[in-house]
Amino acid sequence: MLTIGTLAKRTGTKVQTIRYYEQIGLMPEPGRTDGGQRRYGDAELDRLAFIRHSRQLGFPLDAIRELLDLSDAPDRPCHEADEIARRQLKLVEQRMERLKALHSELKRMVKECSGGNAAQCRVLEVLRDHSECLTEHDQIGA
Amino acid sequence: MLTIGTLAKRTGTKVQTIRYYEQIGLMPEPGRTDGGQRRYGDAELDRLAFIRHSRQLGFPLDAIRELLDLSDAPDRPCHEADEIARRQLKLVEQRMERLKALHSELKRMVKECSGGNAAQCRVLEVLRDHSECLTEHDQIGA
DNA sequence: TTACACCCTCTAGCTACTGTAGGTTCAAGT
DNA sequence: ACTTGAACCTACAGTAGCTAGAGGGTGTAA
Repeated sequence: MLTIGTLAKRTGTKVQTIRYYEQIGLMPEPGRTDGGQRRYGDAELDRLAFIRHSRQLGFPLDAIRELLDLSDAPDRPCHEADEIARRQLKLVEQRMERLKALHSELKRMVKECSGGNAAQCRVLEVLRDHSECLTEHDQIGA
Repeated sequence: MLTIGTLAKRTGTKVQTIRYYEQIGLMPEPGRTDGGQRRYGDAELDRLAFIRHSRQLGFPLDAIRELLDLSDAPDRPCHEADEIARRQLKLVEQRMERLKALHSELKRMVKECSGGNAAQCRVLEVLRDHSECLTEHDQIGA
C-alpha cells in the first residue's frame, strides 16, 4: 500500500497534482485509511505513470483520458489511439515550424544589436517595425 | 481617432484583448467619447503593434512591459533589451530541443502501430512503458 | 427615427497545475 | 503510553493570457 507521497516520488508528480487528477476524474478515488489518508496499489501507480508519460509527450488531458479508456478496453480497435498520436505529432511539427521562424528572427535581432542606447537599439526597432517580420498574424504561444 | 474595433483589426488583436491589456496596464487608458467609448490615436496603434509583435515572438507580457519601458526612454542603454531578447532566444532553443525529442518518440510510436486492437497497440504500450522513453522527468508543455 | 453594427462593464471560464492556511494522522523513538 | 515531526487532509486562491457570454448602451447612416 502506497501513500500519495510515495506515488508522487515514484512518478515525478507533485502530491497536489495527483489530488487534482483525482478531482477531474483522471485518477480513481483510492481507498483510505481509517484516518482518511489515501492508499494506492500498483494499478494506480501504472495509471499515473501512463498519465505522466503522456503529459511529457505533450498530450492534453482530454487526449489522455481517451487513451486511458482505450487502454482499459483491450478489445477496441487501435486506430483511435493511433489517430490521437498522429494528431499530437502534427501539433508538435507545427510548433517546431513556428519555433524555427521565431528562432531566426530572434537571432537576427540579437546579432544586430551593437550595444548603443535604446534609441538605436535593433531589438526594439525590429519589435516596432512589423513589416520586417516573417511571421504571420496567427496564434501565439509557440 | 480610431475605435477599439479598428485598432483590433489593424493589429490582428481581439477587442477583448485590448481591453485586457488596458486593465493590466500594458496599454494606457485612452480618451473616451461623451458616450464612454474608447478612441485611440496613432501612438496607441504603434504601441499595440509592438506588443503583438513581441507576443508573436513569444515574449511574456512581463518582458514586453520592460521592453516598452526601454522603448519609451531612448537614452537608457540598450543592453537590457538585448538581454531580454537573448533570454527569449535561449528559451526558444530549449523548446526546440524538447520538441525534437518528443517528435522522434511520437514518430516511433505512430510508425510502429500496425492497426490491431488496443491490446497490441504500440502507441499505448509505449505510453505505458516509461523505460523505453528518452525524455526525462522534467517540465512539460513542450 | 429607426435599424443595426458596434461599443460598454462585469463576471466566469479555459489549461494544467501550484501554493497557502489551518488542521489531522501516522509511524518511529523513548 | 506518549511525544515528536514528517506527511497527510480539505478548501480556496492564484498563475498566464486571454476568450466568451450576459445584459445593456452608443454612433451613424438611410
